[in-house]
Amino acid sequence: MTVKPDKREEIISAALELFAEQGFHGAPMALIAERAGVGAGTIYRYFENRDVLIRELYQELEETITPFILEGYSEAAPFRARFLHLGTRLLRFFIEYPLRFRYLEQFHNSPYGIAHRRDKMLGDEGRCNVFRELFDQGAAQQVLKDLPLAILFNLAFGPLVAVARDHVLNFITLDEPMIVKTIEACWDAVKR
Amino acid sequence: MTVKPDKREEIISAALELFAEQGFHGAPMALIAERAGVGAGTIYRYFENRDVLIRELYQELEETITPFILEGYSEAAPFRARFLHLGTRLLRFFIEYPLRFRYLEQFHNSPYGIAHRRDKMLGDEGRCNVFRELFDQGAAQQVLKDLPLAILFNLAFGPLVAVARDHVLNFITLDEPMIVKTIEACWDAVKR
DNA sequence: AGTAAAAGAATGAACGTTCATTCCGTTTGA
DNA sequence: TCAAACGGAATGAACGTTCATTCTTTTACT
Repeated sequence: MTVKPDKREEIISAALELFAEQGFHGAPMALIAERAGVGAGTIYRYFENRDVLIRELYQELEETITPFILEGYSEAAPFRARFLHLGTRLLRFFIEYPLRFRYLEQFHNSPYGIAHRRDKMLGDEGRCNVFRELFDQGAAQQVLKDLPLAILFNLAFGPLVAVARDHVLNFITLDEPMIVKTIEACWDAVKR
Repeated sequence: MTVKPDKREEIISAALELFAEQGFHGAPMALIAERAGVGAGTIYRYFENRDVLIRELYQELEETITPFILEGYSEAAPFRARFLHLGTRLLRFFIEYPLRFRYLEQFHNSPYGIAHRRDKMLGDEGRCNVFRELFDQGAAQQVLKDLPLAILFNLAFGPLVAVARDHVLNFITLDEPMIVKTIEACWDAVKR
């Protein structure tokens, strides 16, 4: 017998592909099952229902981001350098894992994402503590513009996500220098 | 007899509300009909099918934007002033017409929007000629960073849309000075 | 003007399809 | 041999669309 073909993993991965490529609409459970090489009923042994599958997939993806962007990160580096590091890493993550990026996008622009966002806001401490910490510190040191945190976030991440989307959809092609220049431009937007 | 209650208009407006508030998912034709005060079959006298309704609604909304942001616009003003004018007007449009904004968002983040975008790209001249012209000119005069047009667009509009979304979803509250500061920050991102 | 006929608009019940979920017979592994 | 895991047909709910029928407006005729 070959290595156990972990069914849960197969399902997650099939769901990621299909949701990312076709949207939530274009990915009925039967198709996910087929792509995962699994009976339709089997999915329900691992996920209570469709919604749970969608949300658990989101959780798993979100958790892969932080370790990725933190690679090579130094708390000791100057503020600007840290900003640029996290920004470029994040953009590279999106580009390197286009399916995950597309999925995260789908999720965020859906009732799931909005509910999720609202919950996160209420539980005052947002996730992505890395960014949160960085921005808090930047505000304290007055290296960032005097704007609400939420707006600073959007100034930094809005373009980043937009650019990643255009790249992933093949509307533009980002190379390494362009990534850096883009993040530097984001820095110009937030720096005082 | 009261004024004729133009059915097409009723349908368009009910569809806008429902799609904006509930997403494409949460707005079955029967509900749109009910909200419009119209029989289910009547919708099909005005729109060939659901897809056509969704696309025609988009067209109508898109066409209301340009006149709005052009109000008070002077071709003669300095470049930076023109950028700030268009940016703040656009952000104000989103805030003033939250349903339209939500709908446009839904549309863009759906297969409709992506197809639409691709078409626009192929027909090389993008819409929003106002912005296109401005940015072309800015690139020529070297007041903008040396980056592809598409990236400059995203640097300017990415945060704008993100901030509008957060406002419309009540995650933040934008007042007039904050709008201006936000657009000025976008300017810092694109200016050379 | 008044009325009958024709045209056009509107309706909503019914249809066919799609899809998430369930159910039950079969397989697998201990 | 038994229980857990699995598969996929069956089920029922939801939905877009159709169409026979009803209601409203316009036209034609005396």
